[in-house]
Amino acid sequence: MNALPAGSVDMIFADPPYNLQLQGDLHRPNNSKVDAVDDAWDKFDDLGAYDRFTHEWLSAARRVLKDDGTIWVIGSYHNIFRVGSKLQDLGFWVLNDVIWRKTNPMPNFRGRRFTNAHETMLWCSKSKDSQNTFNYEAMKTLNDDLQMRSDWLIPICSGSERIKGDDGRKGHPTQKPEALLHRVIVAATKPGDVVLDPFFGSGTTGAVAKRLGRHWIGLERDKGYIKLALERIAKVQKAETEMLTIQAKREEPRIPFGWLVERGLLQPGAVLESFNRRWTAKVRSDGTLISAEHRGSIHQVGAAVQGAPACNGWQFWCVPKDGVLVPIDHYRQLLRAELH
Amino acid sequence: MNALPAGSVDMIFADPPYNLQLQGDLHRPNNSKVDAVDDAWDKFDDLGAYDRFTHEWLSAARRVLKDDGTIWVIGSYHNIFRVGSKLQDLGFWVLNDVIWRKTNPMPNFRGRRFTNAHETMLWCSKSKDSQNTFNYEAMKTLNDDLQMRSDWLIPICSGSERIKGDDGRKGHPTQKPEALLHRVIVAATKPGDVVLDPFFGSGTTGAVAKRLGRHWIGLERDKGYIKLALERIAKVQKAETEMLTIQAKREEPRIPFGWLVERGLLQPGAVLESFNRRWTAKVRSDGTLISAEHRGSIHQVGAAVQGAPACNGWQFWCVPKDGVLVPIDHYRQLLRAELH
DNA sequence: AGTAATTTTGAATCGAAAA
DNA sequence: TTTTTCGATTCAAAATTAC
Repeated sequence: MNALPAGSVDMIFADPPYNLQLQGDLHRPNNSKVDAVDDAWDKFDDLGAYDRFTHEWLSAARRVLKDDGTIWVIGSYHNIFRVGSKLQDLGFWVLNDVIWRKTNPMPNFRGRRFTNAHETMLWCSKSKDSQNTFNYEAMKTLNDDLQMRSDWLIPICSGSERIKGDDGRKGHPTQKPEALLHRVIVAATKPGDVVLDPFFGSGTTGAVAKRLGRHWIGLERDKGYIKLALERIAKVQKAETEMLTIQAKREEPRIPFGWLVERGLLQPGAVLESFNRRWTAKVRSDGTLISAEHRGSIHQVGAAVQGAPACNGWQFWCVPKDGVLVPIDHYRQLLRAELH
Repeated sequence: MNALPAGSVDMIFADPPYNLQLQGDLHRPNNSKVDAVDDAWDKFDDLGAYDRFTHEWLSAARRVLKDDGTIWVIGSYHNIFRVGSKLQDLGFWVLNDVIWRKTNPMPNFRGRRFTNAHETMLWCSKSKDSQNTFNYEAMKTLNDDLQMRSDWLIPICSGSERIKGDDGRKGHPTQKPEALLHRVIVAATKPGDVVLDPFFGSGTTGAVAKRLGRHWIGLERDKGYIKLALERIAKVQKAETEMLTIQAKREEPRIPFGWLVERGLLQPGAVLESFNRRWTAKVRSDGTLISAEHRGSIHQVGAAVQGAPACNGWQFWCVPKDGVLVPIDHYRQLLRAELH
């Protein structure tokens, strides 16, 4: 980080080692062994060593961050209090602590504590008086026209999104879900901004930044991780510029359409067709649509192209799939089931 | 706190000043003024002063806490990182960080941040190796037979629960909901335990502790708050004792397997089958099992035949009876009932 | 080939009593 | 104080195998 020019970065997303301090092995009730995070990079001699490490990288981060930039740091109860205190000590100003609530956390197999079902993110500006970016309207749109809260419900990264190594096993032990980074980046940056991730790992930050038309810088010392990340990001397509500019307001159903984009069920720039194939529209990153002549919510654009007073966009718009049209409501139901 | 005997308290619930550092007045969009927390007790000169205050009261708390007791501290992003770091520095061992998600938080009127919709609680034991109370089954029952997670959805305190002062205005600016304390106390204490709240305020901890049959100690320096709290607690009725006792499975008296043979519930030489019918073993007169290749306790042989690191023999081994497999745990329960 | 059942897995600080 | 034994304990979702 010290090789980068001072004040050159708009946003930092950092996922530092958590210093888990695991003791012995842990087995599930069915006797299978939990594949724990026991990598060398998560080992520190004691709290003091972790504090020094935190001080060093946060100081370096502060230097490269623009005065009006913001920093996000994610962690668990093992490390987040050390990080939070150090951020305050260095003069950062906490804007929010945001809770990532996991839909599918690992259970507590021994029944000795509450299921550890969340992680904490700290969002800070460089000082109390700096002017940070916050795309309030985009967040509100993404949350069914209600203010976005400080607790976010998002599944852990699994399935096809999880990067595999050459051996077919998980490529990185702590890969974060793209939906999480999507919301972070849409909330706190503008297209063209520079996003820095000093603990790049599997490159989730770079992949999402690229898709959303933000520049990215990733720092990583493990060559294996670098290779995986670069291959991954090479496959990502940047969404069209128009899809990335943010629009505001409007009514939407209980599952906001934007969530489908955020969760990767639909990509920014994806083309939707009306059920009768007469009209098409493209999906933008904030969950609005844009057609030849109109832009707005799925309902508004659906109504506008028909010249109708109203329209249920969930039934009107479809995804062309293998020659068949699948109503976007189908995806809403998938997500609704998932979020239960 | 220093007047209390050392090691005399089973649980501490602490709701210290948050050091909110509010700047000017805040108005809602309709121009009404938000009734902020601007009391003298929430004013500190700087972070250093807040840290010294935190160090002092946490040190005192540590002294009065039993070695196997636990402490809960609630806070927001303004202070929780200072508190969490200090807890760790003093040797406390974090068991969970629990998120209180508010169903009805105050909106962010300026639209500059995410709605601050949660507060954080830290639950710590006195050291890594201490044995704290956790009523796992009670929590699981309370959560529809799923493990209780670290994020709790509970409304803020309002309506008739909110204590009013003599002037009819709110009696205490940061009164916590009784539902929150209910879950904390049921989770981490037993009936008859002593609960200490060093920042008693409106006395929520005392009220809930009394109803749940726990003893309580409240420390408060504001005489107005003391008066309100005592009046409030006087109205509370302790629930019936039978409603408060919880019999956890792991606290039931132990029944050696040999007793089943001794009492004639199983005959020496009886053949047991594993629940999946893959293995068999014979019962010996001393209460050990013998299989084709292994001999030892029900647990040891169960583990050995599976090649597993451990096994609960009570659930693994069954008695074939009329074509059905009856777990030997059934006979243990019969004997347990008989022994009363 | 399609559906149902089974197995696998995820940032985890995950015992206590008796000998 | 240390070692051995007892025996309690999991949820959601994807991947794999069985039917």
